[in-house]
Amino acid sequence: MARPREFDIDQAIDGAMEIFWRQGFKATNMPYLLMAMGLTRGSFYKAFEDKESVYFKTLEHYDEKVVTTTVAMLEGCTAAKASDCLMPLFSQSPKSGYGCFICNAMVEVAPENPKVAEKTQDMAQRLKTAIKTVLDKRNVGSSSAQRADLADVILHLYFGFQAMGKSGWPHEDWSERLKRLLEETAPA
Amino acid sequence: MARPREFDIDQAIDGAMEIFWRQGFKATNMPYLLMAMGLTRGSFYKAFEDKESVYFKTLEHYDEKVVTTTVAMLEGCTAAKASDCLMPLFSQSPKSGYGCFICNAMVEVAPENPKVAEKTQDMAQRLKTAIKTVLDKRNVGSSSAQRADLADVILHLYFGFQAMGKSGWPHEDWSERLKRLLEETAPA
DNA sequence: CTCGTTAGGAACCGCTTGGTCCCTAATGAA
DNA sequence: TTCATTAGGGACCAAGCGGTTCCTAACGAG
Repeated sequence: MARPREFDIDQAIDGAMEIFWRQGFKATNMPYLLMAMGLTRGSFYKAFEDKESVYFKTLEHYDEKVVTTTVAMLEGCTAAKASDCLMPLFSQSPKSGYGCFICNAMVEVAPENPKVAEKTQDMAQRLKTAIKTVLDKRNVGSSSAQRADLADVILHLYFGFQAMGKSGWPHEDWSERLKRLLEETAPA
Repeated sequence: MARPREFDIDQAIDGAMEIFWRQGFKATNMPYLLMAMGLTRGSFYKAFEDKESVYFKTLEHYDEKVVTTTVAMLEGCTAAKASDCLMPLFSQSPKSGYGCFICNAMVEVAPENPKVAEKTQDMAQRLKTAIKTVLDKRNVGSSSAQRADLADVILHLYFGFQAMGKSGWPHEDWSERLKRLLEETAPA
């Protein structure tokens, strides 16, 4: 046929995700993006449509790589206490300082890009569902409706935690807070 | 002396705040900014240093105009239930869709601008203090430490609420959630 | 009225932006 | 070996960026 591609698409997207995640969409210009992806303009525009479409692909990549993993981690958690399963959401990740890509995308890009808005909401929804599963399995609270409500509250806390973290707001220890929220310890 | 200024500085900053708040820093270019402020390039650079310094001034303006008002509203609230005082934080404001300027700034600008990071944290801190005052006055929970913790949780919920709102995440009714959080109704 | 001073505003600046073009290199099928 | 096809990569592009310059207009002090 013809000359084969010299780079791995998935690996390039991974590099793009890294820099979009860290810097946001507008702050990442083509030179930076190309460097992060490890390719030159020619290869980029041969393989992809444009900067915006790659941004969306990085969201999908984040979904497959991070969200799916997190959901699996939550749903597969065997700890007795729900708070122990949910704590990882409130500790600094290895990518700490980046914040959460979903949160960044929601604030920076979603308002002017319906596809991104939909995608971020979809990912958030899946996280919420996973959180609810954690609560359901352990029979937290008194009803499914209450657990759904609680899952939504925890989801909002998570995004608040991520948003505030980007300004350097000091990370408290959230384990006690979660326990209290889930009524796993008697409120003193 | 000399020719007097034809526009009102504070009013111009107010227009700038409006557009920075709605669109963010990078997405707002000079033509848009000038239109929002109601002046031309010449007047702009006579009166202000540059785009970035005006952005910071809009943060200060937001502080004086919105944060201060909100803090006063919280601290002056006479309702018996804390949740009734805090509910306004979780309803759509007239500027709904803009999100919260502090949250936007934390996510978009703070990571690469220490002055902005500090300013946003300061405003968040003042909101937190006001929330704690609301809780203290009504003796929510069992200790000052617990109320401080709860105030921080509510603050995080608020930012999560604002961040997610920017993607169009549907606004639930938060009054019941707040009541539950503050243990104003017996957990069923 | 005169004149020094400052605001207003348009033209202009160098630079960066995202994206295209086009030539060359590398490949596999015939 | 030949050749059609596609990747790689640098040069190039128009448009937009934030910011400056400079001329004119409008004022107030004298």
